[in-house]
Amino acid sequence: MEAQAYSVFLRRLLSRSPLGEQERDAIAALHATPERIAANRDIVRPGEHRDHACLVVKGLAARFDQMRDGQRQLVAIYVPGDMCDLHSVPVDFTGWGLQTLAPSIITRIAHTELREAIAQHPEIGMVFWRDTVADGSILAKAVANVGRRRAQPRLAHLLCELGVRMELAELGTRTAYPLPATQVHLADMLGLTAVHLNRTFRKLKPEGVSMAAGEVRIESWHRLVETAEFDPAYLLLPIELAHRLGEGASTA
Amino acid sequence: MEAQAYSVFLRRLLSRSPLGEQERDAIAALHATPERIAANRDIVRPGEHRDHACLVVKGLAARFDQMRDGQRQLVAIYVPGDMCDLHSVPVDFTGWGLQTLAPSIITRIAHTELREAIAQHPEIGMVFWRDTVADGSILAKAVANVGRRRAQPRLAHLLCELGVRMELAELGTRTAYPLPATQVHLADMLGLTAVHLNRTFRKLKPEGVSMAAGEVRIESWHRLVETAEFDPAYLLLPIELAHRLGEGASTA
DNA sequence: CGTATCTTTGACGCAGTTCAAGGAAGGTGG
DNA sequence: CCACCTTCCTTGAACTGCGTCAAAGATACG
Repeated sequence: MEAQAYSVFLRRLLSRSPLGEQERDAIAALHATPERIAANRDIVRPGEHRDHACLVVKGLAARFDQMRDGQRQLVAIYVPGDMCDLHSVPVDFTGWGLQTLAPSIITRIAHTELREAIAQHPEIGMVFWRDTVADGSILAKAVANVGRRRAQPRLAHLLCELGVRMELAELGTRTAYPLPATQVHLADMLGLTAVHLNRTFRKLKPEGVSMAAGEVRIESWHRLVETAEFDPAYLLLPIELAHRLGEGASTA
Repeated sequence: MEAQAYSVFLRRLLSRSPLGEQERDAIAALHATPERIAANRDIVRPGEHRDHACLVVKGLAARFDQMRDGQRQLVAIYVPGDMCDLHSVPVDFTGWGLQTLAPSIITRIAHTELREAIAQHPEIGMVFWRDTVADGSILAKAVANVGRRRAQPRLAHLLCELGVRMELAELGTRTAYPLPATQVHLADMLGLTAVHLNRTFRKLKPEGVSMAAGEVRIESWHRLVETAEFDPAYLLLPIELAHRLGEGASTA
């Protein structure tokens, strides 16, 4: 695995699990095939049979479900360091699709190699399982967010989550981070129409929230956390980390 | 583990993974503490530290997320045979809560024992991981269902899913199965109000769908599948099984 | 047999959708 | 470097699905 891919992936894993020398080496030794992919391309089509997993190295990807009329719901978003279909290791046929949102670099790793690494180092199996659980926890929160929050807090919650995740990925701070997605993408994540998302954004502007040129800027983290009822517990980060994140951001 | 718990749990696992003699024996040897719990009791409170997992033997349970005003969103529903917080094995602090919907029998199994079983039989680890992936896939579908479907198809989709899962659990057929939940519970699952859920139910009645005395009855499976745009692929069942389920039910 | 819980119905209001069109921004080729 | 074109953003006006409030029936349970 080349340096950049290894670095972002390891950072993601370490945010939830300690890892020994041997395990790190085993992960570094995985063969990866990086690929440059344009925005809005399908990486995995629903129903496909998979023999490798995908790691987002750069850019942005999403897992989606498609209605018969072509309408898409983006059910999960993946930032650099996320292995966006680690799921496919234990279940090699998919019920979901994956697409890029922005021009991205995606790296493929064969299931055979991943399974081999798990067989050699059982702890890696546990780390991957834990990663899947974190993914599920974020999905569960998304159900609640879409099911029980109005547009404004719903968008606020998404922006809070992405802030924390981007900060963990060291791509920015939670109050100023890159988000190379369109408003249509955000609407498809939140179960809203693009028109209404746009209006919702405008209502958040007085609160000091803006998105321009693919960059989110949040003036008052506390205010946004408040309107979102955001509690990072569901990200399943170890307590020290969660605590650090729970505190006010640079600009409180 | 006593016979009933073993039988329902094994059925669930086998629906997605083959299991050898040894692995079955290891699962049978787990120590379980069954407990009778009334309806609408919290089994796990959000944020709790866990040292054992819960298996639904009888009744109905749900994973929920709670808003600050007390409103709940039920993000996942668990039928007999489901290990409703297998997640807690790799991540022993919770971001979620669990509650019963109906009077239930819940069995507790210590994490130490589960981890031991995995260490002895790596295949069990893979089976559990696979189970977690299936759970996540159902969550992903729930996001799409709540985010992108109107009340009527949304309810239809839930009823289809529960039909298939109840049939797998051998508690009924997909067109006639027990559902010991109130309309308020269903509304909390679907991100609707109880009032609107009730009206939606009435609109489905002409299509031959009814719920009375805790029993769902579906006259035309095909019609319901059609209005729900239901495709069972996301349940991640092996192809033979999925195929059998894909066909028309007893009453087509 | 009485009380608590659950279901059903009506009237009204609003958040979010739909349809439609104008404006900004960014990329490409001449 | 400008003209053009595509994609994305923004705004307005009218419509509607679902929420809210309120109250009356039904059902189950002790």
